[in-house]
Amino acid sequence: MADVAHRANVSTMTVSRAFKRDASVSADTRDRILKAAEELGYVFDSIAANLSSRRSGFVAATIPSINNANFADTVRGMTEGLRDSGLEILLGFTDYNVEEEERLVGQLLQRRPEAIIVTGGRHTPRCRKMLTNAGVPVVETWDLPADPIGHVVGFSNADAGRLMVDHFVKRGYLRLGFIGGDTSRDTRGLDRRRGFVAALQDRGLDALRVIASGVPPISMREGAAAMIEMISRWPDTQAVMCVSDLSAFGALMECVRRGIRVPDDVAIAGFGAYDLAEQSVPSITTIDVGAHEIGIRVAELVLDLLNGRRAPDDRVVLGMTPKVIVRQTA
Amino acid sequence: MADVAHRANVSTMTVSRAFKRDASVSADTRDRILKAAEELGYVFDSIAANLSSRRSGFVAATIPSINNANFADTVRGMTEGLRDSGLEILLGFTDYNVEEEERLVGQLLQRRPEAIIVTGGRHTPRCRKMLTNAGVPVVETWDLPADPIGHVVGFSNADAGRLMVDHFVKRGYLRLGFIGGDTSRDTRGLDRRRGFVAALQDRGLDALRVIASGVPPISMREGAAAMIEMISRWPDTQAVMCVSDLSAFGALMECVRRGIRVPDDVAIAGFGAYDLAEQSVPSITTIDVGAHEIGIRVAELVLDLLNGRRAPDDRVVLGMTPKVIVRQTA
DNA sequence: ATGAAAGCGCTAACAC
DNA sequence: GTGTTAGCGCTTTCAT
Repeated sequence: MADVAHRANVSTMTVSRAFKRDASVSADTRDRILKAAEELGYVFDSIAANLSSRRSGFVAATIPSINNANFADTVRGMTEGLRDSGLEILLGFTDYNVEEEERLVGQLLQRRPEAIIVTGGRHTPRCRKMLTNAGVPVVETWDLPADPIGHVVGFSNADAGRLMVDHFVKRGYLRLGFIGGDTSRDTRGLDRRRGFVAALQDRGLDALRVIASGVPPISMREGAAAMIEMISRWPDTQAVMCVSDLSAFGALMECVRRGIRVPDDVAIAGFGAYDLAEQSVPSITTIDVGAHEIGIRVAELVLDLLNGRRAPDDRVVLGMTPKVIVRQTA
Repeated sequence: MADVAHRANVSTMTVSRAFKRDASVSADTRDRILKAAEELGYVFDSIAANLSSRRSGFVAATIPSINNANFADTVRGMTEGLRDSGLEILLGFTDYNVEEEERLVGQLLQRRPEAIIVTGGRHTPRCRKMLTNAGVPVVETWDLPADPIGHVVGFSNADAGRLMVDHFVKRGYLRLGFIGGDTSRDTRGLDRRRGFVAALQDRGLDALRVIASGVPPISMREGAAAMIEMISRWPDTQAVMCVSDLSAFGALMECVRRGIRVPDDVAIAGFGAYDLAEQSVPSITTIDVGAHEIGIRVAELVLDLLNGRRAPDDRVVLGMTPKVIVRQTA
């Protein structure tokens, strides 16, 4: 920067200003500086700028997996919402694992993000503490935690499970099953199952048809295997909710392979409103949680908080409403 | 850090060492320091460490889109490969747009990555220049550029297109079509089309059945629409390659909806070896390019380069071989 | 194994 | 609109 300043006959401070958007530098001087920088092959050093200004210029976000269209949609929403703010997103993947999340959050906070966004409302005690003391806005998403750390933009996964029971019952299905993963890693998937089972019990329906198999996130293949197990253990099952559209698609394809008619012999529903569920033949009944909109709302919230348009101490809990999208499989 | 040092009765330098892995600090002193840090709620500041040590601790990577299972697999491979190196991945999305890539690369380089990985081998002149002058290892992936900037871990997209023509012809299909996007944004998809068309011409086959519709990456829905166009314009088409498994699935589902038998009436193939192609009924013939392995190899290469196990000036061009996975649709 | 001194390359704060 | 001064919070380097 000193070299550029010298070549343009100004001080480093003026060079610094010339590289900012709205700084007060005359057009003439700025042009001279940018030309000098170009000639010297100068590349601005954000790290030094960050240290000096005590602003890192990024927002940290953790998502369970990069390979999931739902979280990808949320990240896309955040990216769009933050586009013109000068903030970048520093992304980390927890692999559906709260211990990994703890490690990741520790790492991310060392990079001094201006806000931190986490997927889910359950964390290790140490992780909670780190987030609480982070000194920057914290947003939990994809959940509606009972005791939020900071702000929330999410929905109730249990309600999503209940909602599908309502839909099934309305259609006259009474012997209902649920397919999901077999560990406690995917806490949101677990919440959907809990809501599903609770709704069954509330209505006095059997709540035994639950297949837990495979490490979350369960895939198409595991959905197919679970469907086989479901219909062999409980051949009278009328409708099955799967923890995601991917497993629902796997279950559906298994039925197609075996000549089991969907929904005539058994109805199937998924979760997440993936493109796949819409394009599949038959199309898959699912639940839309507004993944993309979550991202947009999170970005808005973060910007409002950072720009002081919203006071840091007014806790925002933005609850979205999951909606059943009725299609052919149920 | 000074506060921690004071509380632990050491100098800041010793605190600094205590926070590194392999630094020479006595176990006793280290414990005392970590305890003091914990009590004070001290969080190490990576930004300052980065500035001082002139090492940012991350590798920058650009991918066209976060919502794509293929690139997600590559990123997963890189993440796994870099896990124990202390390097993090700073991810940017180009939206299949070389202008956006140029902007993004400019941003990323200001954060002083220790290496930069870009998807694809075509860039704006300015972008090429930035990468060339970056002073850190550059790896181009998912392509086999004629004139690489630095290192390459990829494959020939044109060969992938040719490969599918070979397969179609071997199966006796001679009236062949291609479905892809309608702009030049997805240069890799375009290369696959070029390879496909060139292979047709080499064999003296008609090369007119090409549908270009929709902004890349084309979706399931656009694949379906393109399939309708294909069979209405050229009803005698025997086999169609789609630019990706997603559009192939859309095309396939459209055929199912219309009672067109696949592959008896028309054969379909995709690209990318998505899970979807395997689980779909009928299962989709596709091309596997080893997306996950690309990520692993890139990570290995970057680590070798940064650790000096490989000289910076020996240009690595690692060509992977796309393979046809024969399934039911073709 | 530990410490002292001197920066890393920028920007805040204030001056003019 | 531009310049001067004094750091930001670490690590490098060289001692001991």
